[in-house]
Amino acid sequence: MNPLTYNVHFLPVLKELVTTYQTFEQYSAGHVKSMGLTMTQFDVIATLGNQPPMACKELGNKTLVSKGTLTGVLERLEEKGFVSRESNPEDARSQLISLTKSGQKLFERVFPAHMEFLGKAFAKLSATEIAELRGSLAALKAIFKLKSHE
Amino acid sequence: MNPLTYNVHFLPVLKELVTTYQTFEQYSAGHVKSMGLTMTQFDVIATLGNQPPMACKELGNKTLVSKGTLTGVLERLEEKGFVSRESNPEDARSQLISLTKSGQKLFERVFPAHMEFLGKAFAKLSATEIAELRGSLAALKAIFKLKSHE
DNA sequence: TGAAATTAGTTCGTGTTAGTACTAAAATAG
DNA sequence: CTATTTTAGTACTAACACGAACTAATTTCA
Repeated sequence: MNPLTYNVHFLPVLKELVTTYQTFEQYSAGHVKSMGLTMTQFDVIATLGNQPPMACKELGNKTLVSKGTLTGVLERLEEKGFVSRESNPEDARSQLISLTKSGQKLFERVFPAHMEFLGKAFAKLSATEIAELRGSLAALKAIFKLKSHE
Repeated sequence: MNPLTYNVHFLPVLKELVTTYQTFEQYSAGHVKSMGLTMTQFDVIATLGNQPPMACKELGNKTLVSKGTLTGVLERLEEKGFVSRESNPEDARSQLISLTKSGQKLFERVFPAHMEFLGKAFAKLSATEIAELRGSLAALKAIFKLKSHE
């Protein structure tokens, strides 16, 4: 069958999804980088901020970063003195990660600044548009989660 | 000011954007990988397929892959015998990239298969939903492109 | 024409990502 | 209580990804 006979009406949406995501990433990462962090590092700092110490696994779940990646990210953040690890008295396999004083100061500096930065962009959208977007995206996500292709 | 006083009503949408994108990536990458390619490699093969030879720069623009990354990706695809580079007679700085016979066969095998795979997921959405999504995403992308934060 | 600025592609450094194999500790099943 | 299985995190590999510095070729322009 000729490839071009396929109905690819969905390709524009996919392209839009990808470019929208990338555009957001660039917008967000540019600001985060200007504060000396990568997006992943920011995610970790933001997740640890104002929270009790947590295990790697929990941190990984909340940030959507895999445990393998997390090892390296935490290594670099620890080197810079932003996070510390202590052994978990309740489970010798795991560690509890938390922000150091320096990490806490960093959090207080970059988190609200970044929220404000993002908020300025979203000021261009109405609450209705935001709600619609959320619903549309959830519907789109759902079609990739179902095993619809069997 | 306390960080928590910020209005972060937009965070759920952002999270939805990120998770939707990631879910799509996983869905798509899983299938592409089962055919022996990474997503980036598939992008390159798909872009070169049924097209006249093109320069690195054009390929980079169409695939949203930066030129630095492209060097390595093309290297690996050339090693595997899927693409070839010939010097551009019109501009000695650039090369013309094209699929080899083997690359063309690969394209014919994986491209329609992947379109069909994606199409099966999208069968769950109506044309109306798809159109709405496209519009919503475009609106979201726009707020990150405007220099709205100055 | 000839110097200066631009452009195409490579190289390099740092960091992220997925995946697999590995170690040690903990939970569980018999 | 011990053998099996599961779990937490690390080690390692391959492939991106981005940016900056670099080289060579081409334009631009004075």
